[in-house]
Amino acid sequence: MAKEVTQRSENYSQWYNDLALKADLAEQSAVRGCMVIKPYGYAIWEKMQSVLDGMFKKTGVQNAYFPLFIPKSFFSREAEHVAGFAKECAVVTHHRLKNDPDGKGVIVDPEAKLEEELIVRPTSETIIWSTYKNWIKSWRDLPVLCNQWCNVVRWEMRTRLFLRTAEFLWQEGHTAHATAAEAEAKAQEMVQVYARFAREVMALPVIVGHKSPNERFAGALDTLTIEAMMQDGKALQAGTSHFLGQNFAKSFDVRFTNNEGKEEYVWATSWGVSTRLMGALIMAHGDDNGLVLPPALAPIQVVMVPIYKTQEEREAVLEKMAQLKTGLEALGHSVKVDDRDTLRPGFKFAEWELKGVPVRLAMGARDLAAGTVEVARRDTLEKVTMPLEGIEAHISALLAQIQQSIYDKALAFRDANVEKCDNWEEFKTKIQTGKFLLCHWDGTAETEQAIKDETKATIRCIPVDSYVCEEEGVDIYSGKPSHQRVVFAISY
RNA sequence: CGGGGUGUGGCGCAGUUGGCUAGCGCAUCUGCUUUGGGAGCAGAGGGUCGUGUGUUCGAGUCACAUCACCCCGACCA
Repeated sequence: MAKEVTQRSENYSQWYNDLALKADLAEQSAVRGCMVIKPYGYAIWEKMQSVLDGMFKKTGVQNAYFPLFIPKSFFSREAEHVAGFAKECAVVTHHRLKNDPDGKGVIVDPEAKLEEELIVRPTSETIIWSTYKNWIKSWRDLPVLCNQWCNVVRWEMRTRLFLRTAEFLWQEGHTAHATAAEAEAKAQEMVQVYARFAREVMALPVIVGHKSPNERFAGALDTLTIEAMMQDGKALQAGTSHFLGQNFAKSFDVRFTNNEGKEEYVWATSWGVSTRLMGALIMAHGDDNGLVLPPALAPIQVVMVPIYKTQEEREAVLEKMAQLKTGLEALGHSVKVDDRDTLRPGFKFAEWELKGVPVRLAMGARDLAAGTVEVARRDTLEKVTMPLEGIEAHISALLAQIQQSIYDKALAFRDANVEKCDNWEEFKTKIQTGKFLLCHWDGTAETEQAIKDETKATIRCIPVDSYVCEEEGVDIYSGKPSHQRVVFAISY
């Protein structure tokens, strides 16, 4: 079942890619590095969006929308931030096409050159902060808590479905606060929102922690992250929340008058998750039969497959299923009756498994006579024939159980692959086998870089909730004193 | 941009040292039988071999050029 997914190999990449395609989530588009998210994949993303959006709103955040295009000059203001982004951007230079004078087709009209180039947003800090400048005058205007759901473009050299595409969908929250403490608290709060979403909705165990200065977001004073382990043991950064200090406020001159009449720069945070979460979902839970969706995110939670030989049987089974569907929907579940007449049951079983539907019900003449139904769960592939009596409540409970069970399985897998390591030679070997290693680190960028150069492993985070390990020791590489262990892993 | 690889029906591939009408699997279409784990049989349709030039009696096969895509690096949610 869990295939050779424990080994990091080209096979795993292949498995991942095939699954994303076969489960009908997405496909490569005609444009290099871009992706088409197909209806089934998008339905899962929509579900993620709606749950996250609800969680954001409970923290007082509101949605807004800022432009796709950002004048080039805006990027000149925040040097450090720009150093981290400016390189791989799409740039708009013209605003008109015209017919090719000597041929068919169209060309860019050279007359229509823009005076100032526009950058397709790789992230929206610059345009948002130049807008916030106008919104914020007084301490009474604070905090400003906005989020936007949008697409961004980063002209990546190498791309992978969902994990890294040239254009991707995400949400980015940007907040402005009167004090450093308040902004820091917001950054903490939002990373915890992400952690809760990952654990409770995606059934994805994550480690919450700080990024090392090297791995921080360009322009941030502190970056908080949730790090997840995929089934090949590699780490995936699933979400980040940044405390930006006053860097952006100073660059974009966003000042306010405090309640003592003094002018100050505001304090900022930003935080985001992207369609990369879709990749996490596939790689954390999928198996050889396909996708395994946690019920909380499944567009279809229960699928029913009728089995019949004659038209009379078909109608009888479908009628029973329609009743069952109504009952389940009354309990708030999404249900599909697969009444396609041209496909055989075995084909449908395989197809819905591939798509990760948590619960499958099969019913045929035999069941009709006996008053039973076959209940199959996707996560364990178990099948049980049960009486129809009270089946709705049972399925409700089963869905909750599956949600928990998927999380527990992923958690057990991760815990089995996190180890303390104090020996450099051992580190070099073990890190390649797909482990998270808890190691002492002397806190210097030099050591971190040296380890990365030798092994490709990076500090995923300095944990703050699980795996916190504050103890004295010596750095695994440099031998210098260290006060805590950090998480090392090879990452996506 | 550096290193490696691949381009042959919709998809995945085979095609030997150049040789005759370019094959196979999946998918598609038709018919019959099937239907509790991706159906079976019979039949049918569909490709000029990425592109260009050259070598040759003859090129999918050889040479040169070119384009596209993929993988490994640099970049990254």
